Amino acid sequence: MANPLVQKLQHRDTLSAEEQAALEALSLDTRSFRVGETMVRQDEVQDRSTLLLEGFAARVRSTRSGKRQIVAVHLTGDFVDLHSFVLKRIDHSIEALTPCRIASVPHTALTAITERFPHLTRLLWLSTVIDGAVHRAWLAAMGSRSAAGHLAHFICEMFLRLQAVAQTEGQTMRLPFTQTEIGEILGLSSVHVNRTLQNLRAESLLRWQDGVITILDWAGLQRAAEFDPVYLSLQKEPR
Amino acid sequence: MANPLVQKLQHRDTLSAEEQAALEALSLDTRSFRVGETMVRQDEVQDRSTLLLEGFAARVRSTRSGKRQIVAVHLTGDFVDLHSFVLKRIDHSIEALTPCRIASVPHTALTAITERFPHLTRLLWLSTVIDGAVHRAWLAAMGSRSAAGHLAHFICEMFLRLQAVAQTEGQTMRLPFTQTEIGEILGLSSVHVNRTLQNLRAESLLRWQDGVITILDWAGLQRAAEFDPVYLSLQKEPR
DNA sequence: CGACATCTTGATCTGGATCAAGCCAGGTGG
DNA sequence: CCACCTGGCTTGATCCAGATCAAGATGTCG
Repeated sequence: MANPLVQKLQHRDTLSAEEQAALEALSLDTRSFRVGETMVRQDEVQDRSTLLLEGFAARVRSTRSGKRQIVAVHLTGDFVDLHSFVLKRIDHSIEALTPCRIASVPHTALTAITERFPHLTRLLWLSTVIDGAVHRAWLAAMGSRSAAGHLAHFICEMFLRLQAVAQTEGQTMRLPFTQTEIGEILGLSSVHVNRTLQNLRAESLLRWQDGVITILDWAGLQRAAEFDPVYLSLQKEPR
Repeated sequence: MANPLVQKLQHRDTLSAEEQAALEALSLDTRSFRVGETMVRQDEVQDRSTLLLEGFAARVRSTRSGKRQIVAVHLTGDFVDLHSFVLKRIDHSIEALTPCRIASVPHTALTAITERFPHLTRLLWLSTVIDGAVHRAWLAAMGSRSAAGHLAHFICEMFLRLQAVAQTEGQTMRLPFTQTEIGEILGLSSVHVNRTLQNLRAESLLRWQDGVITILDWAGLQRAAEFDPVYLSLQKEPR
């Protein structure tokens, strides 16, 4: 099976054979996590980064007062904490939302890439920058949209991101999150997530059963979300 | 006068003489903008990035429905849209909140740096990654704090960031934003910003007059904000 | 079978939005 | 020099989206 990171980067620019080989060589040391397990702990200094090969993971910021905010959701092919390569100390923890398989990549290997493959370095840099673009889209959605718009926006985003790694089938995707988790993503209570979801269902925009979402009306959902996919950078450009 | 970008990066790691020279060479083509002017326009393909030499700038995402959300605030020394170097197409516009002086850096010059200075490349990468960390702190503040906590958090952040480029005096800083702009940053109405501000004043946490803020009780403000500065990475580490 | 998590529904409360006015300072033009 | 206008700040009144509290319903797993 093709390395999902290679697959993902190929959406954004063309990789040479040597660059692909260099990436493949990163994914040797694999590990697994169960649901709810913490993969990386907040505020600790890191010397490795986590490449998600399978499953869903979340980046969670928790305050002393116990409030949890999910600041990012990651899926197959995402280099979840590539930013820790330059950041060293990380401002959130990473938790498995579903069973996860990862490759653990030592920062020394990444440093070696930056010394030998400038173009590949720019593409890895790009991944962290796209994470930032997603953060901004979330900020805009959280700051200026209604609960329904915000939820719709999240669903649109997840659909396109899953599609890019071939994890959708037609208009259907598996999104096995609890409504409490959705609440932690959107900054809403789980009760309100439930009711908002029912509204979207009532407007025949989507079906959501047992963690499987079917989008019934993409145009309508996109309109409700004011969703504009440019920020996901799903286009090839020379970088 | 020292290049403010050099000054800023020196907070995070040590720069060699050649690296400093390479950065100085970037800041040749300078321009000025007046209050309210758009420096970079949403969705256009970029071939230059903007280094802010003086003034305050905001990254603004606007939806078709006219709602504005400020997703980042930048100050002296910030490489405002360095991310456009790898992203090419940018998901927000950049506007001058005060009169601004900038250096406009062609992406070709940055590509040259990535080919010749791997360590400096990692430090530039770091700047974009810190932007992401700030986005996450904002997400957490917006999603899980009250208006007062969120506002206090923003003030704490701005204070430390301004301090890092020597733009504070004792407990005082110039933050010449209107309450409407603060509202666009926090996702609140300007009316509510006004009232929230009065609460912070009433609790003797700060003074705010004519765009000059004096922090009267840093510990109290930090507590109200649940502010933890790690995410700003104001420490030297080998990167 | 019981225990626990998740989803659902109802009732009530509240933080912040919205609408509307008045106030003040600075800038402009006659 | 004054009249006016504009943009920002402030205050009051009312409204509503979403929080919180509470309790069932459903499902799953040991």
